[in-house]
Amino acid sequence: MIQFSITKESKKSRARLGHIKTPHAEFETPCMVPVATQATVKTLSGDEVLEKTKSKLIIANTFHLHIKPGEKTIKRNGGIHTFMKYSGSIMTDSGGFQVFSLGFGSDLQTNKVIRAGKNIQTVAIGAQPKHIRITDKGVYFRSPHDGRKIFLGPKESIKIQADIGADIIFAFDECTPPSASYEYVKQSLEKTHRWLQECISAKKSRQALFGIVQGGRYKDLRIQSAQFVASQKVDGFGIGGEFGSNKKSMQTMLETVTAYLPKEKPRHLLGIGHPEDFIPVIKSGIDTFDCIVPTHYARHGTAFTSRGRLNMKQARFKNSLTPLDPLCGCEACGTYTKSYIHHLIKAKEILGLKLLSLHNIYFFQSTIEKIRNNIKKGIL
RNA sequence: GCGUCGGUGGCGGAGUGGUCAAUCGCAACAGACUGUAAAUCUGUCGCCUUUUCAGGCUACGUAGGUUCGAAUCCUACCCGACGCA
Repeated sequence: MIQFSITKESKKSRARLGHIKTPHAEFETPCMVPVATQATVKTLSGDEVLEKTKSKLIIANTFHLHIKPGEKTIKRNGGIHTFMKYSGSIMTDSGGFQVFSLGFGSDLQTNKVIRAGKNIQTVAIGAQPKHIRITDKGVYFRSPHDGRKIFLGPKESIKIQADIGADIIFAFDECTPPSASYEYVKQSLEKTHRWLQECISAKKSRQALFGIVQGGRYKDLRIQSAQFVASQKVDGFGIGGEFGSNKKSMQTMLETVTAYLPKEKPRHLLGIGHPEDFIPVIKSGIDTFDCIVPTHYARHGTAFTSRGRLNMKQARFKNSLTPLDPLCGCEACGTYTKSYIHHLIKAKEILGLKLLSLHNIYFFQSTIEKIRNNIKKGIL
C-alpha cells in the first residue's frame, strides 16, 4: 500500500504538489521516474540511482523480467528491491506497452508518439499485428530473444508483478498504436477495462495497483476511460498511449483526463518526458511520469543541459574544458570536462554512457525540482 | 643482382578496357530517438559551382604509350613483400 497526500494545489493550473510514501521510500511529487526495464537503470547501480540522481522512484518491466531472469528468480532473491539493491520505491509496468511495441509498433515501424507530418498506416478494427496475437483473454507474444511463445493476460501480469514485488504495479492494458482508428481504440478500450477488473480481482498482494486510462487521441474515449477507471478500486492511475500529433493536443487531452480522476489518488503518465513536456504535463495535473529519454539519449551521446541538448560526439567539444552544464550539481558536472566526456563517447568507453546517464537523470530531476518550487511559490 | 606478386579515395579492401568519382567495411561528419530487445537507426562522405534528379575539374605509385575510350593493356622508372643468388 502507498500513501499519497497533496501538499499544495496550484491556483493557476491543475498542477499539484504531493507526497508519496511507499513501503520503501517517500518522496515529493511531481517527479520523473527513470526507467529500469531489466531491473537496472542502464549503466547505473541501485545506489547510484538513489544517491546520485535524486530518484526515489523507478519503473521496471514485467514482460522483460518475466522472460529474463523470470519472476521466480527475483522472488528467490527476496524481491526486486534486494535483487537490484535499490532501496527507493519501484513500479512495474504491466507488459501492456509491449502489446504495442512488439505488435503494431514493430509492424508499422513507429513509436508511440508520431511526429507531425509522418504518415503511418491506419490500424482498423479487427486488425492483428504480425508477430503477436491479441485476444479477449490476453496476448500471445513471441520472445524477442528466442521466439518462444509467451502468453500474458491480466491474471498472468498481476501474478508476475506480485513475485517481482514492486511497490506499485500497473494493470495489464493494451497500449493502442497512434494510428489506430476510432473503432479500433473503442473496442480495445472495452478490453482494457475488462482486463482492469480482472487485475483487481486477481491481486492478492498489498501492492498498490494503478489502473490505466487509454483512449488514444479520441477525447470522448479518453473521458469514458477516465470515468471507468476512476470508478474502480484502484490506488492510483496510469495514463497511457498517445494523445495526438502535437504537444498542445497532449496537454489538452491530459487536462481533460485528469478532470475526471479523483484528485486524492496519484496519477502517473506513462512514457512521456522530454524536458519541454515537463511544464505542460505537470500543469495538467500529473504527479509522476516515466521516460526512457534521459538514459536512452545518454547512450546515444546526448546531454540535456540548461542551454539545450549537446551532442557529445561533435568535434567542437574535443578541447572544451568546462562541464556539461555549469549550473548542474551532478557528479559528472562537478568532476569532468566536456573534453573528457567527448573522448569517452568517441572512444566508446562505457564510463561515458554512465556519466551522461547520471547527468541526464540528475538534470531532469533538478529541472522538476525547480518546477515544484515554482508551484510552491505560486508561480505555476 | 635475378624472379614472382603487389602499389586504388583518411585507413582496410573490391574492381581487371566503356554504365567508375570508383561495391563494401572502418573512421569522420550530421541527424533521429517519449510505459527501452537493439551502447541502435538514418543520411553525407575527392574538389568546385547557391541546394538540386544539374554542371565543371582533378583522381586509382610516377612518367610516357596503345585505344574512339584506361584504375583496368604495353614500356620505363620508383616503392613494398616474398623467393633465389
